[in-house]
This record gives sequence, C-alpha cells and structure tokens, in this order.
Amino acid sequence: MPESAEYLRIADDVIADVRAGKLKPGDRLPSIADTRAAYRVSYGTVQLAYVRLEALRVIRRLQGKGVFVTDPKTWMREP
Amino acid sequence: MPESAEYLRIADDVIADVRAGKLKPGDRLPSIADTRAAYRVSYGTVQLAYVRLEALRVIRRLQGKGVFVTDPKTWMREP
DNA sequence: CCACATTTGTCCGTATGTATC
DNA sequence: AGATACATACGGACAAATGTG
Repeated sequence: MPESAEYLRIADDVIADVRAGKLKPGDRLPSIADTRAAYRVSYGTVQLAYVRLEALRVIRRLQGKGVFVTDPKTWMREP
Repeated sequence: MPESAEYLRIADDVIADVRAGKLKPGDRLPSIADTRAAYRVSYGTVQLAYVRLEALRVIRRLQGKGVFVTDPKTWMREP
C-alpha cells in the first residue's frame, strides 16, 4: 500500500479543498464517475471516501442530485 | 427495500451498545468474521460500518489486533 | 527464526435499487 | 421514457500486522 489508502487520500483532498476555499458550502462535488476517472479508482473506493466524509459532516450525499459541501462551521475544529 | 441500510444499522447498534454501557472504552468488538455471521452480511458491509464509526471516533481499527471502543467523551454529544 | 492461523485493511468488478432531471 | 447520479450490497483477491507454536 502506498503512503496511505486511496479512499483516505480522496477524503483528505476534499477537506483540503474546503479549507483552502476551493470548495464552498453548498458547492456540488464532481460526479462520482468523474472522481473515479480522476483518481482511477473503482466506484466503491469513492463511496468509501464519501461515507467517511459524511460521517465527518463535511458533505451531504443526496441521491439523484449529487454530493454537496456542508457548512464547515459544524466540523472545522482540529485534526 | 431495506428499512435502512445494513451498514448503518450495524454502526447504530455499536453506538447504542456504547451508550448503554454494554461496550466500554477499550473493549474489543467481535471480529469482523463474527459480525458478518451475526448480521449475515458481507465483509465489505461490516467494513463500511466501521469506516463510518471510525470517522465518528467511536472506534479505532487496529490491523492484526482488532476493533476497539474509544472513549465516548470525545464523541458523545449531538445526534 | 520460521511457519501458520487469525484479524483487519484495501481495492476491484458487478448487480440492483432509488431518486432526480 | 430515458439519462444521469447516488445508494447499497456481494464475492473475490491480496496485503499487512499480530500472535502463537
């Protein structure tokens, strides 16, 4: 295994983008299909990252609509 | 059509057990193989529940050792 | 040190369901 | 009706850490 797992890398990248302001509350993330292609991973790997990000309250997953960034105020405290 | 997803049910059950005191900080959860059998689900479904619980800081997953309950003080607030 | 079993970790491909547009 | 997008689940495969003999 590389430095860290791919699903963690995907999740960390999203968090980093939010912290950097590249993703703002309400923004929609690229589709899972696009993310899959960008990272060259399976659908399941992206979903694993999203399940984690949802638990961390960084995103909301809305079936049929997309995946959206939440308000960082609710989670942006420490590591 | 599932009342709710199996992986969420597994995760919620663990949280409920911790809240009820049936699982205490430092306790080791049943092995994934046992949990699989108990819920009659696949390995991946249990892992999904655990990835979520890890993000919620309810458990720590230690490769080769097991899955352990964390100190609820760090997460037991909110819904 | 070595071999082996156990246990968790990660990833893939596929199938099917459900919601939205 | 059809296309798009997310949701959930399964089975399989191999890697990595741990513990035991």
